[in-house]
Amino acid sequence: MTREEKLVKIFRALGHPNRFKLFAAIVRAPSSALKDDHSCFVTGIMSRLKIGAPTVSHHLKELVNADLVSTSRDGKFLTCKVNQRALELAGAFFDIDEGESST
Amino acid sequence: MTREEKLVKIFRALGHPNRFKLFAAIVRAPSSALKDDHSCFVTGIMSRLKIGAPTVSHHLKELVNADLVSTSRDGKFLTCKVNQRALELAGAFFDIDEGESST
DNA sequence: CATACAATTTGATACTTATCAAATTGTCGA
DNA sequence: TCGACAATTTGATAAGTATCAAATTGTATG
Repeated sequence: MTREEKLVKIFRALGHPNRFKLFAAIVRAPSSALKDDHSCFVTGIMSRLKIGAPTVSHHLKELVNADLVSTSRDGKFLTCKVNQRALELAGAFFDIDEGESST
Repeated sequence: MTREEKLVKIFRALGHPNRFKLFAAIVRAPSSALKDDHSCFVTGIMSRLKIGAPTVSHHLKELVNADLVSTSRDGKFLTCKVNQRALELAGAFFDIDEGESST
């Protein structure tokens, strides 16, 4: 998969309000907190975003597919981790030389 | 419009292959070159991306709507300029502290 | 003014996808 | 093993959107 394809996938994944919120929640939450909250995980997100479990599951899969997060089972629950590499890839895309297209 | 809404719009705009390519073309091309190319503009992009003028127009509007680029007429043609502010906003989103969600 | 050409708008169509309800799978503890 | 609960899959539907052809608008130039 080309760099371009990866970027498009990442952006498409983040280009939906609920998926963005889901991702933001994963970024913010220290994985430990997720458990203490007993908002761990699809269930917890569900109530906050007001969408059903299947939808959360689906969105989560998109985030994983875009390689933005990775998941692992922890008993009955899921643990999500942000993929730093994807952040770097996406971040780098926006580091564009100022002079390149202005004036 | 909240920061979050702006970001979602930006990402959605870039989350489509043709729109991504369109944006990339605008970023790359010094506005002058666009003219020398006589690939200036919707027409020129059209042939490169192999999509019709109405579609380019539509995608361009999305980029403008996401505040990623701004356009201005130059005679019969359009000139597109990347909006640096949007790049900064989006770039900042990916600057996330490493320790925040790992281990 | 009339012609040519660039861009946009409109209207229609096909494709994609967000969402949910219902059924299923996986995991733990009694 | 059974009951409870978390997550996923499936199937259906509704909402959104990418695309084009045809018609329209805007601009320069003969």
